[in-house]
Amino acid sequence: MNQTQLSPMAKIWHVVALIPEGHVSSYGKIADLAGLPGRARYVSRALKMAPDALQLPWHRVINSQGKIAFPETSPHFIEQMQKLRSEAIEVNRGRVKLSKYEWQPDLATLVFALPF
DNA sequence: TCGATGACTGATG
DNA sequence: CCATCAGCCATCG
Repeated sequence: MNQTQLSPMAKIWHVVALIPEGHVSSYGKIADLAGLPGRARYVSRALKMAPDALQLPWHRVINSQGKIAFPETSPHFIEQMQKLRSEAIEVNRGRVKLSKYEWQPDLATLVFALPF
């Protein structure tokens, strides 16, 4: 159909929406999957701009070191940690064990789930 | 156009 | 494992 190109930001939202409950991914990885390599920082911006109505699982996105990106003192940090724990993800000092929780998307799933 | 900024990263010590 | 640092890149004033 004559669908104009999805904005880079929309692509990021689509990918984030696919992260399964109980799993996490990183800014850089989301950028890659969205076809925007090297734009990890843009992913953080896209999440900040995302409309609440989208109900994105933003809390499942952490940095490449497996840590929550917000400072430990911020309300955001607390909220993200609680949301992660609420889906059985262990978080210690803002850190998540990637070897145990990192999302491993398979190509087939992505190809059929993403509109681009 | 320039410099600062940030929910980032990978390399390095 | 932690801290630092240069590189990164869209956005903003």
